[in-house]
Amino acid sequence: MTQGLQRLKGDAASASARSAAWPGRIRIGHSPRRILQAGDHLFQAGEFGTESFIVRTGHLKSYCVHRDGEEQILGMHGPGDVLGFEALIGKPALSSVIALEICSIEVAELPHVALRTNGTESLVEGMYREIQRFSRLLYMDRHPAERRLAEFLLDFSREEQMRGKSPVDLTLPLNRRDLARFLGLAPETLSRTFTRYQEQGVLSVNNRQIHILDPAALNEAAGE
Amino acid sequence: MTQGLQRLKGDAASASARSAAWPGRIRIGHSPRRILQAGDHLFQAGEFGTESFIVRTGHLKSYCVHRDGEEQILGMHGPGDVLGFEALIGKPALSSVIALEICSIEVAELPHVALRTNGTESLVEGMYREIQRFSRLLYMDRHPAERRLAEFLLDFSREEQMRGKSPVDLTLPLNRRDLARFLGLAPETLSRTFTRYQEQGVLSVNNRQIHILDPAALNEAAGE
DNA sequence: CGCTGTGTTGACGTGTTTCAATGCTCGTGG
DNA sequence: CCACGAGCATTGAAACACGTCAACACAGCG
Repeated sequence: MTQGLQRLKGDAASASARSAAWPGRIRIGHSPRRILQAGDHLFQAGEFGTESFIVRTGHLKSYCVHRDGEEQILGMHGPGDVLGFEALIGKPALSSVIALEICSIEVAELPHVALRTNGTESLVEGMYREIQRFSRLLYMDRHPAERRLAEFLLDFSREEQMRGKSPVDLTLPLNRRDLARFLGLAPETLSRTFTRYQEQGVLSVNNRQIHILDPAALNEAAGE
Repeated sequence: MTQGLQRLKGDAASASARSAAWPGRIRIGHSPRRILQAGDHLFQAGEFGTESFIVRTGHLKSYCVHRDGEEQILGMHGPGDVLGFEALIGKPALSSVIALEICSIEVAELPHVALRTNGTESLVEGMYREIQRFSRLLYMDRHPAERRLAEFLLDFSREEQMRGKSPVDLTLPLNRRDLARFLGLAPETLSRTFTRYQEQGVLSVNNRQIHILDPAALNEAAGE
């Protein structure tokens, strides 16, 4: 989601519909759904999944833990995002995905044959966007904290707007620690950056409630 | 975005016409090749390509320049690597790719139909690896310089070994400036890191000629 | 020979991390 | 209803790594 929007055209979703019996399944229309509570995993890194997913409501984060135990936040995902394309090519998941709040997830149990159908377009496009997203993350990572935060907030703002929400009145799905890890900062640095923006009248910050008071200044800080 | 889809359909149509005689696989041996001199571009970011490529000999680098003019090195590519998968989905290339030395490139003028064939696997797998690679880059970017260099050298060493070359006697395809940019460091910092390793007897450095004297120490520095 | 590009080395400033302490929020149980 | 504790967020001070600026070394090459 954040600078990610791996959004589908809906073809892939409808391509599924052959459902296995598993607990918690809910059928709306023809697509099976899964409800996740905050803290539930959609899948874990290394797992060989058989299904891909589309987020319907709620937010999730993807992350992976490295040999040294460090946890890396790779992305936030909201309504419309596609997750778990690795299942389509029989590869282990590259990251773990966990719900940050109550989520409704549409299951796209794509048969391997999906590779030969229209569903592919979405698959390859989804991967394309993922690469785009990482490239952007990499770019962000090489800028000072103020800019990183500015870019993140603007991205998030844009996405919220596209989802019909307010672009200036944000509720972050991540807590400080996770957001810091996502941006590649120490939590303290992130906190200081928030307060600096607040002192400058650019933001109004209250825990995860962020108001963008001066979008122009944010754009400026993000390098246009 | 809509343009992309339209284009995709167009490609599919024209492709299926000429692909009657083309059985899905990417054929090795019969495929057209392209020779690149050092400094030649294979393609540029933003271009809508119609072909994908496989490196046969030589090394290339992929990079992109951002709005602010900063150049970001995204990767090095050697024999066996697949490039330009964006062409398959009618998307603009995400990065520019330029030859670092004389290269022989196999052209895989993939019809859109290739998506339905075995040939796809290598390309989707290539994208999968690309995501994996970026994920790793991101991870590297958040570690101190010594560790970044250690990880890079070990990665490169492994790749050279897989290609049948010596794993301890390396010739870097990148100059200092590019390598620094690849690792997200200032050239000076990279240089200092090299000399520090040299003083410790871990490496023997002579411009782009690197000898790994103490692999264990490098592994240690890379966090195992 | 002097030029230009590239790599190295030193001194310095600064943004970020780290460590430690304090405040805040919220859920739990008395 | 309030008190308490646990986790989260903030703040401050000090150490550090890295980037920047500048000078210099060394190569290839006109």
